Amino acid sequence: MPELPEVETTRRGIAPHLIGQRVREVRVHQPRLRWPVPGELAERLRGARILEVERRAKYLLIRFAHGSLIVHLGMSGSLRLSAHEHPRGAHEHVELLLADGRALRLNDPRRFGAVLWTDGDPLAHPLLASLGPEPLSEAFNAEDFHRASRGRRCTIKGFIMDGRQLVGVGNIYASEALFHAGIHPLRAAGSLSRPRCAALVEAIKRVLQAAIEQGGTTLRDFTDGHGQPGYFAQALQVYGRAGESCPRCAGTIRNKTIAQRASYYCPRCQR
DNA sequence: AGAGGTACCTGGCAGC
DNA sequence: TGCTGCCAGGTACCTC
Repeated sequence: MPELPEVETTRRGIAPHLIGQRVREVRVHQPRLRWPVPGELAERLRGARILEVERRAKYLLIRFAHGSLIVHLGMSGSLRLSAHEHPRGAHEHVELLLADGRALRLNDPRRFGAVLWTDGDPLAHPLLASLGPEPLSEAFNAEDFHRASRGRRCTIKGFIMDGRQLVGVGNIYASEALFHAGIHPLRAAGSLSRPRCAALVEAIKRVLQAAIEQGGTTLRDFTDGHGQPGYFAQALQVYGRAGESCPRCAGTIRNKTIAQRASYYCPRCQR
């Protein structure tokens, strides 16, 4: 489900309500997520104060003085703040009960998400340590992107979804960014000229930024930290629109599976 | 090193 | 109504 805009939307929604709060209790109802939820979380967090809620790639980092929670939403996860006494849903596997009477709950039907603990710097955690630059930072730029793609024969769609190159671009925004840049998803990454790399870098930044401003994309079940859907779905140009006419030319949008993932593009204006 | 496939899980939906 | 098969926003890990 969530790509960078959805995770950032979640972060912005919950951070103001979490920062400075103390954790009263942790309840783990289903520890079997992507990796087991650490059994000692409850003891570690009881009474601890949340200092900051940050995001790196699609991971949320909830910082405490003595360590950090690392949360990933996987394909179907969402975090939501609600009252303690609000009934817990069937897929709300982990909850942090806060001192102010609210609960932060992780809902994740498919359980591809993760809740991990690290005593040290979460950015140095093995899952995060070798990730590429944040797409909305200056560390993600045309010059470096062009250099990194030289000699690469994988598809450009696979390349921009590879977290070692840049983070945060998932299946929806990959199709959208390639459409905006006029680049065919099957093109070899190493075959893009420097100006086209620059156009793609700009398209990725624009699409992600616009999606954040709309609160993310809700296709089926994404909601922000307060249970509200995102509104970027209506701004999608190609994703999920196979058979419709291209917004830019007279072509028809196609759906083709690339690397086991549905890909949408206009074969006429994406080259 | 890089490319490609598999696996993890549940729910919703189309088609019969 | 109920069954089957397919699809889904991610990514670590395996083999070649």
